[in-house]
Amino acid sequence: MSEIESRDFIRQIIHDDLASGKHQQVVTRFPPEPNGYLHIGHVMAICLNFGVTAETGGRTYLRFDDTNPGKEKVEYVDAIERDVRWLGFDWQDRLTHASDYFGQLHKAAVRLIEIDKAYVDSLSAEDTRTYRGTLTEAGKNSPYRDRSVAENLELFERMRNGEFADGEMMLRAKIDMASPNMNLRDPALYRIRHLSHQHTGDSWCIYPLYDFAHTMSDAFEGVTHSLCTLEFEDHRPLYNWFLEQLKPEHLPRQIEFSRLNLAYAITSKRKLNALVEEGIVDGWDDPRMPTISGMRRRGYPAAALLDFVRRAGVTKKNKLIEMGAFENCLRENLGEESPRRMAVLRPLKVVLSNYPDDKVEMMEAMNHPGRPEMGTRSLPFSRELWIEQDDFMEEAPRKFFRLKPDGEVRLRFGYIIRCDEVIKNDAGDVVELRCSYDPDTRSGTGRSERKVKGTIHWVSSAHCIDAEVNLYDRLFTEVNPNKAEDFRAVLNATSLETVSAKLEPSLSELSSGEVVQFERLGYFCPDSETDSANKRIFNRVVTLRDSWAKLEKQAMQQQG
RNA sequence: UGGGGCGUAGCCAAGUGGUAAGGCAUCGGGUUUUGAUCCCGUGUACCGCAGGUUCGAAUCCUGCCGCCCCAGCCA
Repeated sequence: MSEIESRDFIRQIIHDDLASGKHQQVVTRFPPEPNGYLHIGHVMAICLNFGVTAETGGRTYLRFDDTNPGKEKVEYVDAIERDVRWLGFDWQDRLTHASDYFGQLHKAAVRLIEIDKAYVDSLSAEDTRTYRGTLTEAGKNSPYRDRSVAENLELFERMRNGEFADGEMMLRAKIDMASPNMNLRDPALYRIRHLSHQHTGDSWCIYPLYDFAHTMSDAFEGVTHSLCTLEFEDHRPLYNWFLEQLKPEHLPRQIEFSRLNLAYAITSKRKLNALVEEGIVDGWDDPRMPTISGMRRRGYPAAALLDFVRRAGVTKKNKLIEMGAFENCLRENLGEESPRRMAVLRPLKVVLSNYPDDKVEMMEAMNHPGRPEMGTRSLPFSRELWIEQDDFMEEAPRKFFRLKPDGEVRLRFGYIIRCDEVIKNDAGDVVELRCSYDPDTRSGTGRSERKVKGTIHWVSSAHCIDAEVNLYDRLFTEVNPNKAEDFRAVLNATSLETVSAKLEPSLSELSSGEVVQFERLGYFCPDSETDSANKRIFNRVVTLRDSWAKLEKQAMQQQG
């Protein structure tokens, strides 16, 4: 199978490099900046980097790209490690930081000065910008560009010693201010930041910038294939320039692939951070967030995420993947793995007028219709029950085969009941149904061949437990909120609805981290943050596919 | 109007000169005590457009169009 399966273009390159003997072993790295939490887009990068080495017997580094102390925090470092591990990847002893190489990076920078390929500039930030030119006009050389090597060496040393204020000096590569590629117009290599760093403390007051630090870190670690996203494509000439000038022992190759965008979701750390900071969501791990920690709390299985990115593929085309594709992976995984349970989200009282007041029967229920080895459990059945409000309609359309006045329906794992009377309150709302049950139709007895079209779920009001259930929906109303002028304007006002539900008794024992299917409703799990023994709080992971809802929607649209 | 990318069905995606895989979605149908699952079946994709090379092109060449990225001492 895997021999027939086609490789994506990156795996093809790697395969060729191994086959040709260019490399004996593949080395990759996943290099997040610890300035936020990882999201669904990162899952793809993680799977790719760790995946190609797992497949070929190579090694992968988890390297924190921590070159900007102003934005990075240990909180993020910890979250990133937790998330990568949760996805199932193991970096073993290869946990590194760009900051581990600050010493070597400094030496490399000195080397660049020595070969006259870098200089200390004294231009202000503003002047640097004007000197850079525009997309269509060449930039011009800084007046400090021709300082002597000796002077540059001395100035750089003084930068390092903290003799200058932030922004007063910077080290720049000496390339070409007229290059059509902006990245080659004497990019900054080192800037002054009198800031303590989350990993190196106060050892440094000068910090290298991304292009320089990243390229050389790749080289230092012997990375063979440096996989990154498309926006770094025109950084590649600079990446290669560093390698040509400094001639490290190992020469990594940068290859770019496109980001994975999910419909109705945002994948920008800046915007995700704004959602958190502005209190629009509960935190980075809010179950509505497309962050790995949010998805974990929501109840998404790691295996489903992995499956999703695998199906999405690795290419260079910008993609915006439909929610449905993602939900399909979730349902496929959960449908197979999750035990079934009974729960009523919006309870409607049902009284079985011909059922003895004090009688309680135990009904045997399968834990998984497709997997008998998962066993059964007993559900208490009694005179007063809760059913779903949606499962009753006073004026039902033809194809509605749930409960309606004088209609019959099967109670899952129970009896067939008939609706005899509808009781309403003063406002006219249906508050109770008086029904009668058919004793010959008890589930599993086969005493009656009678069949009814519909089957609905229920719980016994005397035995069920109360719970709060969070029903989540997409956070945004636009397919691509990344494009919106202001993402705050396209927030879905009803992305969270909390209901008071009734659960079958066995659910009092469900432990955190377990996902079950509430029959006919969807997949649910205890919320890892707020659920407690005293008060059960569940999250809805994803609904079941619902062809009835689809029919209703179509009918609505036809009516206008 | 500088540079770098990308363009195969609604969304992903194979295909690397020999006459368009697959997945998701859609739409039919079957099974079903979850309107779930499962099982069958279902797509004229003018392979962005226009020329050209070739016996033959999604694949090669030329021109055009559309979309994305780049002017942080962010990554």
